[in-house]
Amino acid sequence: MKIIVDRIFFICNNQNNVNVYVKGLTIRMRPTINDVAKQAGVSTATVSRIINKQTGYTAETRQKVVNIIQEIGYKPNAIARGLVNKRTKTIGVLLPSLSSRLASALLKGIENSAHQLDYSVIICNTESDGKRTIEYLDVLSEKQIDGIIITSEWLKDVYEEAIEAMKIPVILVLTSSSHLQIPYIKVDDYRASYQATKYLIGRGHKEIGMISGTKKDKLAGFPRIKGYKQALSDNRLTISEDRIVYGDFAYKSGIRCMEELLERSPGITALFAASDEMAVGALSCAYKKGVKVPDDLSIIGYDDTQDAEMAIPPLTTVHQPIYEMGEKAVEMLLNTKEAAGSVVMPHHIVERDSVRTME
Amino acid sequence: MKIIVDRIFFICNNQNNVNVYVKGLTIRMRPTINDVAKQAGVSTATVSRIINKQTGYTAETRQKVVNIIQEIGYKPNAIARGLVNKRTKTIGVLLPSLSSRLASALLKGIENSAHQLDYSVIICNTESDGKRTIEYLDVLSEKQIDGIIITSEWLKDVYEEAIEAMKIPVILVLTSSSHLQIPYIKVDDYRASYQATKYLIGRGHKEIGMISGTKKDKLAGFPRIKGYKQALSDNRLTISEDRIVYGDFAYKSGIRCMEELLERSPGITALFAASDEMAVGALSCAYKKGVKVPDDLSIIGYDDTQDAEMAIPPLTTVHQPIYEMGEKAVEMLLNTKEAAGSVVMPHHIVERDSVRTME
DNA sequence: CTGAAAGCGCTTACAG
DNA sequence: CTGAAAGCGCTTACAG
Repeated sequence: MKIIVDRIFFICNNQNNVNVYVKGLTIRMRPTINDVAKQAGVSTATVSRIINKQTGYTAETRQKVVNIIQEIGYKPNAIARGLVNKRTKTIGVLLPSLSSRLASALLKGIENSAHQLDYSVIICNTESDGKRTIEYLDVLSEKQIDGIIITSEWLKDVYEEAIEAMKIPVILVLTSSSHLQIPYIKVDDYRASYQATKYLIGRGHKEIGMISGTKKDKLAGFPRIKGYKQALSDNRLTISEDRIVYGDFAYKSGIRCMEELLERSPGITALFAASDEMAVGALSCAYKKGVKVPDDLSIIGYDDTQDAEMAIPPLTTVHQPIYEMGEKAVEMLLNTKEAAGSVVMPHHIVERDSVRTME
Repeated sequence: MKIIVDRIFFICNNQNNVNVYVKGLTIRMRPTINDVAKQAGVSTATVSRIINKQTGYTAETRQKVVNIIQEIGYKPNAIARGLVNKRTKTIGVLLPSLSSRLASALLKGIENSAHQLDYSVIICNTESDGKRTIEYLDVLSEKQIDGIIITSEWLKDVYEEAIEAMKIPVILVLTSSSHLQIPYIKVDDYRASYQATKYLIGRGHKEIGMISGTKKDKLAGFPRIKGYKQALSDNRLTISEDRIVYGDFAYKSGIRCMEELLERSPGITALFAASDEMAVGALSCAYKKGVKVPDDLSIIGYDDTQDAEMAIPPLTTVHQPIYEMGEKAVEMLLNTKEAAGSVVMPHHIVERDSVRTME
């Protein structure tokens, strides 16, 4: 092949490989550390030291090298670097969904913290699918990432095996592990929902329903139901399975649950929803059926995502510090000084306009 | 097991998957292609061929090697592979925000499509910050990613320079470039907002306000204002700057804009908001002030994110195929067969309950 | 202060 | 069908 060009910037051979730099042509290969070294008349070792801000060179050589780097627009190849350093400055995040505001807030916290620490984050949307999750775990492992954050989802045994096999630091957020001692970050779901229910009781409500998440969910599901029931029984109020209805934390299931609840237990005056999204679904359903919130029915949510703020009426809810949990997860994951312990974050109730006080 | 060693370096080939290299402390290293080759009694070249499903080995050697791989739990190192292949099977996505449902939907489409094509995606939350954007561009470049998707944000000149310098395929989503010929995917913002306004006019509205995005925004801002004005003038309706108010596409600005509008132009009967989030902000404000939607005021949004569906009342809005745009962006980015051209996706109006017909 | 050389874990002509 | 060897672009003892 013959190419005729009008202006050649410079040509340099590294090993048996020729880089030609021409203006207006796309055959430009990226300059390597070799190119820099050759142009500067030093060894790659010296260039490397300078790039990595180590010691062992005069101010003069430094200047010379820095100039060349500027001139030819050299950027270190992180892949080559990663191969020798065995660190990729990249972490992976597993999320069961990308659609919820919960996921967004978490991701935002994670991404922000990672960026500050000079790490990149790879997202993996598992859709709660087992096969897909394992695929992601494999890919992340092969890509030699420095750590994994797994969020919101209960760890199946196969996941735990895979995690153990890959020997990579893992932090759990909004979930925890049964067999493995993996550090987690979450709130006390049992206490939080106990308090949410108690809040309703404190406002004079005696007939309280619940829109729960998945019943089998060992974290966001079961403990929240337990807290709700305990609060009821501690206050000698009726616990009825008829008043508990099961969704999947998402908006649409909130609508469906509300319909069911309105039909099965029309007597309730208040409602605890295990996620803001489901609470908003309940709100939509109530709006459609002409049930006024909070006049006819009080609703308290869970999470305090932006959904709660944006709801009409604005939703009283249990605040989880989601963004902060994301940030903290990264810090814990990347802190090599000390072994990470688990942390239970504080929660509190945010009062807005969806709960009324009964006379 | 107890090992006490100082600086001895020994290798123990467990029959299970682990080589134990000890040097003062215990580090478990992953098996490499070398370990596989040695155990199987073949060369690394052969193992490589087998892993990559090339030709050049007997069924017998294949079986032998595959067995060893299973046995010691070998997984190829994608970093080493990337170094020689010059492909990392990773793409980067730049988003100005991670908080909106628009961003979530886009990201979901991108991630899903990428996963299907066996690519990973690194997320970069620029927060519309120039310095931060350049940092991300640098990192992505150094990490040798195979392509970049830039979303929602107008490209500053410095970005374009950086992009051009890195010689990496780029696709734009919901935005486009002024100087460079970078392929983009978007809807026709001018026509879409023309139609949204015309929809309102068709419902009998004559006094129509607008909550716009950033005025200077050359894409989601200016063209949408232009479409709104053109529809008005084509129907001989009053255009008044008093009826246009400027937000930033986010919820809170929607509230603020609505307050302003209600004060400045109380006469309007309908409102076009340049994003669903701002429309929901307007809804919240209206709710607070006792303005009934759609009875007192009709509202049409833009985007058709889940916000529109979840709103009370459900929001009539302009549908952008956001998820699909994300998917398509990845396909275009990774399609090496043909040079990607830009594509303008179809939009349409989704009728819900926030617009009433005037008698 | 500086450079030659080995090595990170792969792939790929090339030769047999 | 198979392996020796070079090389991808770096970093890091080691020696001077």
